Amino acid sequence: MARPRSFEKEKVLDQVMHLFWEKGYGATSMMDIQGATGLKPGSLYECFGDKHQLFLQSIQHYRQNIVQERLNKLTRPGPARERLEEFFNDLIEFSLGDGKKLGCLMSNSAIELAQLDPETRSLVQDNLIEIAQAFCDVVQDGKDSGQFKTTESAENIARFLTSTVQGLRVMAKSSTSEDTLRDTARIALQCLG
Amino acid sequence: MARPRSFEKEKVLDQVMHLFWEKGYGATSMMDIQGATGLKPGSLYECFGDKHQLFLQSIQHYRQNIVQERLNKLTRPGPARERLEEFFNDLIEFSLGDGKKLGCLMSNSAIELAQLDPETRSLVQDNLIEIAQAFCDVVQDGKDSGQFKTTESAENIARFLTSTVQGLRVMAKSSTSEDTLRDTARIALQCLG
DNA sequence: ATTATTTTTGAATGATCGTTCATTTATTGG
DNA sequence: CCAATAAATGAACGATCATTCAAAAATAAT
Repeated sequence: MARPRSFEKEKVLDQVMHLFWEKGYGATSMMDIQGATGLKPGSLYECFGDKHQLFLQSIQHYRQNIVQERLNKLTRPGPARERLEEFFNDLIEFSLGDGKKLGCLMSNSAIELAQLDPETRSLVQDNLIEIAQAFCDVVQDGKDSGQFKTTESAENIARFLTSTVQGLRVMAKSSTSEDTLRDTARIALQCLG
Repeated sequence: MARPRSFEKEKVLDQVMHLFWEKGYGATSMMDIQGATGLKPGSLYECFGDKHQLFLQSIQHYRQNIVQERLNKLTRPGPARERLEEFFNDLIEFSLGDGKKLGCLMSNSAIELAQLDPETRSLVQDNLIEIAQAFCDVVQDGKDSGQFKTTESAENIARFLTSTVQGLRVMAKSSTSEDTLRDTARIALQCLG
């Protein structure tokens, strides 16, 4: 019926997500976004709405892609302890490699915007709950199979591990060495018993 | 020899620090700062330099006052375990009370600016090292007195606890309940053995 | 009181911010 | 081939940003 869109929405969202991931919300200008995507303001506003809406869509895109892929390490088959160890190994490897100094877009957003923007806060909270739930499942699995001897509830262990992930990401942002991060993760997992 | 300054530098620095603490670097404008301090731009620039220099002085003020006072909980006399427990109790109490949703200015700055600004990164790193050193001392104390049974080095435990602090602060920013934070801190301290 | 020195003032600057919109371009249905 | 419709364009907007600076005010030394 009319002229079709000349760009892929998901691809653009991915570019914008990486921009927000690198520089945060405030430091990323619409001009930066125009430069990275090659789109003019009119196209961006017509397709995504204003900057704030574009940001919300970007962090949802992050959840559905980046976070989900990471959580798959936890939910796949195998011994519970190995799944947890691999999860943290992957996290550390990414934090110091490809994702050097990026941190996590969700926790970055929590710190920059959670108290100023209820919509961001809500999405960040949902994300933390989802992570804790994934931890909870694998910890319960390990407890059921007798692999973990801890007397703590799976819920408490899961919340502790969720906090550990956030701590590791902040540490990684501040140029902490790989050894330090690995030792930290190893000690955290001792809570499993 | 001439007209004296009509404001106390440290008092102004304290006001500015709280502003950056609340809203972050990017979201705090010089106009906000003028409003909060009652000073005109000329006075601010003459006394502190530009916004970036003012920010660096603010986070140093934070370290020398806020962080130092918190670390005093660790270095004062008493059983090592009690000192650690009180440190985390105070941290959680503050995170949900007076400092509701503020988080830690140092870790907030780490996330917002560490990869963009080498000077901020350096100050944040120094701060983390200082915290880890304080933890290290009290953990070594507990190990020497036979109170802690862990076979891990005091350095490793200290780094783990430093990461735990960062994790708790991110969680607190995202509206995590007091019970969750307390359980998390309790489980973390089990690493002491 | 006068002069020298420093601070305070507040208007003004140019840059950049997010955003809008009339115009042009491209595609589809008839 | 011709409307009809939606997308792409890019100049332009007002607001706000960090910052500057000449003029005015206030103090200290003489």
